[in-house]
Amino acid sequence: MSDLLERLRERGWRLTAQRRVVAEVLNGDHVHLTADEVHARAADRLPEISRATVYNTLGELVSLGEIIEVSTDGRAKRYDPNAHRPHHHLVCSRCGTIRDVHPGGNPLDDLPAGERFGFTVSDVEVTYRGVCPECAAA
Amino acid sequence: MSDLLERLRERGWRLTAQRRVVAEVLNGDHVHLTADEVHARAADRLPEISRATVYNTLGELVSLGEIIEVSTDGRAKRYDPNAHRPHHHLVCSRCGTIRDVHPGGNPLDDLPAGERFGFTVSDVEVTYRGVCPECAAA
DNA sequence: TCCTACAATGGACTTTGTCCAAGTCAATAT
DNA sequence: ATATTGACTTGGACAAAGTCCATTGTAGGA
Ligand SMILES: [Mn+2]
Ligand SMILES: [Mn+2]
Ligand SMILES: [Zn+2]
Ligand SMILES: [Zn+2]
Repeated sequence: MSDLLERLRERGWRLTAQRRVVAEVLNGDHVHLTADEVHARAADRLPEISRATVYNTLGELVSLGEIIEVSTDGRAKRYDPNAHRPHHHLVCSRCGTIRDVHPGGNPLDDLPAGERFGFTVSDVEVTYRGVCPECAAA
Repeated sequence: MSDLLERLRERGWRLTAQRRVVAEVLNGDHVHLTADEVHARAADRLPEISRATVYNTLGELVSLGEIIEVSTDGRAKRYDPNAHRPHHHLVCSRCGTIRDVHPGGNPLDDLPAGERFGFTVSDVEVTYRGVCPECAAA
């Protein structure tokens, strides 16, 4: 959504050149970039931007609920700008490609009270794993 | 299950003192330890065991399908000896406590073909998040 | 234009994990 | 019981991902 910057301004977010380029890099709903990938793309537009600033900015956007942190591979976390429509992920075990998926049903309904151990369960994260068509062909 | 060592021997696994203590530490189905936690507990019994050996051994046990790697927090991976009964995890967002859960239904059934993008989907991992009773009380 | 609270910087530091050359040892054969 | 040997272990160097902080810069209001 290109009104991300708009929303941030409305929230009183101090708008700097660095924050602007990070937000621009994250524009588009179908990217799942690591912090270093965000930094690299941001540095194309603003070469002097630091890694620390990218980490800070990503952390703030997560706190604001504008992006979501996903860790599908136990390595670097990825940052997902598709925070508006709830969804899950389908990951290729070979190449790591990530796709957004919107399964039917609500997995929360599958967790009976007896299996909740007194937790107040608020969220569920589902990761489907498999092999993508490209990797299957190769 | 305490026949882990038994099964490993049957598979022709070369049994060393180091591998034995790692397997013993992982004994019991309800632990979800990080590699460093495994190392610390193993070192209680065998002080000279090295980090590299713990990592090697955990990696082998994962390959053998005797334990499962889980990364619920995007930080250190945890090693789960409950590889026999398929299950998912319920994680406290405050303290990180992890519980095994066995939800009803199969989430794979909730992912229609139109949402599979040509992937051959073989596995699904579900993480429920919430607040545990202890953290809620505090 | 000036001020100042907030933001950016870069480098040190931490955590988590991998890799390797050299030494050690479990299991087998004699 | 001993020798043999390929597999295992070790410690330390290295790497990737992320955090922290003192210093410097600046966005936005007065
Ligand atoms: Mn996504
Ligand atoms: Mn478990
Ligand atoms: Zn693939
Ligand atoms: Zn808790």
